[in-house]
Amino acid sequence: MRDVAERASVSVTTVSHVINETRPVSDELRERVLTAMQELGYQPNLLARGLRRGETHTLGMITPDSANPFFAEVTRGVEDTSFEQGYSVILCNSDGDLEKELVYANVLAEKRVDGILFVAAGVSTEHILALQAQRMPLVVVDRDIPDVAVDSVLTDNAQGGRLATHHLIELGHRRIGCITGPSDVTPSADRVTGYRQALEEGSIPVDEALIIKGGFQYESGYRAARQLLAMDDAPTAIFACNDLMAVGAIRAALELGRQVPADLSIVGFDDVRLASFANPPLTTIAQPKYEMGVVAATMLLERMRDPDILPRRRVLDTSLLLRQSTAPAGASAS
Amino acid sequence: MRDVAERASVSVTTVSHVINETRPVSDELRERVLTAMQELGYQPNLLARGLRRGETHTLGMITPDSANPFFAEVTRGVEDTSFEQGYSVILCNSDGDLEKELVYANVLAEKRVDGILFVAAGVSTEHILALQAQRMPLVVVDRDIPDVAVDSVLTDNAQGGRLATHHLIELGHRRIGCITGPSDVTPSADRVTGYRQALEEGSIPVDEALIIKGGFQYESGYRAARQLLAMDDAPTAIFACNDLMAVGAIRAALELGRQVPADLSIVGFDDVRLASFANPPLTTIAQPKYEMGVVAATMLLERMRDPDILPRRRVLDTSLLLRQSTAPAGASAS
DNA sequence: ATACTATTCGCAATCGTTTGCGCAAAGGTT
DNA sequence: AACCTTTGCGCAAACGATTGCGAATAGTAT
Repeated sequence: MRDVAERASVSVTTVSHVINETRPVSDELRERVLTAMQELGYQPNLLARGLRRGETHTLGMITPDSANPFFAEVTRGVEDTSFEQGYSVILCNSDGDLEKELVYANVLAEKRVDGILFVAAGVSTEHILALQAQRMPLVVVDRDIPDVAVDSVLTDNAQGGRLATHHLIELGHRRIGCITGPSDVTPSADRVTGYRQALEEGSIPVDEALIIKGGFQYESGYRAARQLLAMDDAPTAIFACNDLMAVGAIRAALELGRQVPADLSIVGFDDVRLASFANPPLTTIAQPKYEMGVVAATMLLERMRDPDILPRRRVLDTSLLLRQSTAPAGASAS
Repeated sequence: MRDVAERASVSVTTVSHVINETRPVSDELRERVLTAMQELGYQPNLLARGLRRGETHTLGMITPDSANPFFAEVTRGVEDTSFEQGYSVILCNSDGDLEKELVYANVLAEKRVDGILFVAAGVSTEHILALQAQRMPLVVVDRDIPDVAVDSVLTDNAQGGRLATHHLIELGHRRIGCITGPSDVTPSADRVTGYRQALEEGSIPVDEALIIKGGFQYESGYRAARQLLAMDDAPTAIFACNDLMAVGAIRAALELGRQVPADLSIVGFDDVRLASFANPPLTTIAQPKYEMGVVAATMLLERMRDPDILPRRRVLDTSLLLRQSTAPAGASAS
């Protein structure tokens, strides 16, 4: 910058002002500065600017696993809207490890990012409070942290669970199994809550034996389904709390000689790409993943602009995506 | 930091030196400084440090689409090894847009990242040269940029194409179709090259009519397969240049009443997760995606350490993953 | 007592910007 | 002719760290 100033025979002050258009500069000088910048291939040092201005135009995003299709899509939404607004984002993978999550939170704070998007690994209440204590703008994504006043955006998982189960009930199913996710993350628990609600609304008693804990992995869906189908009065339908487990369940059904959907209806959750290519294509609950990222980033930017607004909580709607893994109960008889 | 110094009754110099352990400090002072840091909850300002030291411990990664499962996995590899070495990474999505790519390259340079991992959107030779002109450490990932001396890591796509095709030939197939990707990115072209080589090695004349251009999307695989199967002497096997198109091809075959693999063998490329859950599970060429990220990041860090070593080129092996979408030719007769 | 070597620490410049303050010239008003 | 605005610019102090250099003290050998 000094070089530019010299070559244009002006002060660095003036150079700075033509760059930022922060005070009037005569046409002549502006011209000289501009060409000098061209000729020298000048690139502003955003570190220095950040140091001085106290802002980096950089956001941090902490997720359990950016390679997970769901988070990958959310991240895409975040990155796109950040870019539009002139921000870049530092990506962090916690692997569900609270320790790692904390390390990252610290690094981001020390790198003076302007805000953090946070997909908590677990019950990360302390981390959040610590961040808030530093007045770090923050929005929590896809997690419901109890007893903390913080901006958050999440999908209505309970609604989704209800939607899925209700769909099965409407098809005439009465014995409906449920394969849950790991219980410590809230989205999973809410889906099961929705399942219970729908059952009650349909006046069907919930049978705890029909609720099996899975781990969001293909294998666990497979195992849980085998377990369900081995029961004396096996369910005629299964609600799996994510698509991967649903596909595993399909596999289990096929191996046990059950046709899907004729003998067994299955609905998943998430609508990952895999779902539409499964065989049969999976009926599932769609979450607005990309939009979730967009909303989260937008919210964070607003929070940064105005740190004193009350924390907001946006919950996004899910929707039932009808494909071919569900059919009316008793369809195999027909 | 000034506060810390004051509270410990020492100079900022000393504080700096106990933080960085960059010169001996008496035990007493060190102790005082350490507790002062604790009490004040001091966080070093990495911006200032970066400005002074001329390094940010931040890397940039430019990819066409981080939500694409392939790039997502590579990115994961990058992020993990960066984290291990104390670096964070800024994620950029070019969407295959050269314009956007350039903008990002500039932003990263201005933010003074220590190096860039670059999955080029197309023929981005100029961008690369520009970056090199600024002496920005750089490694090109999954792309073969002709006529440019630059570090790069890529998988042996030609080998993969050969592997796939050779496998089909060994099963007795003679008429083997090929569904290509968009021709402007090198990985795609190389896979087709491998296909041709294998054919030649097997003394099978290549029939240009059997080579159909696709776009790496499900739909394009579907369409290409329909086209191939509608031919008078339709192929008995298809090599699709990625898994998504392969799954589309399976779909097309099924719709036309061809059994897979009995009537038609199909092999894909990439080994995305989807491949193992397809029906039938897809035989495919696996790329070491995660490892690619690891190697790329490692290479970049080495380059940063020593800017004057000769550019290196690491090519990673692919491997044939046998699943159930291929069978001996004429299997349907048996 | 002198001189020399270690050891421990602080001063102040520096990295590349932004920005409050003030000065000078030009133009307008009475 | 004196005064006031406006316009256009530069000086120098920050921002928060690192680091070359030198000063002070203590210890040791002469």
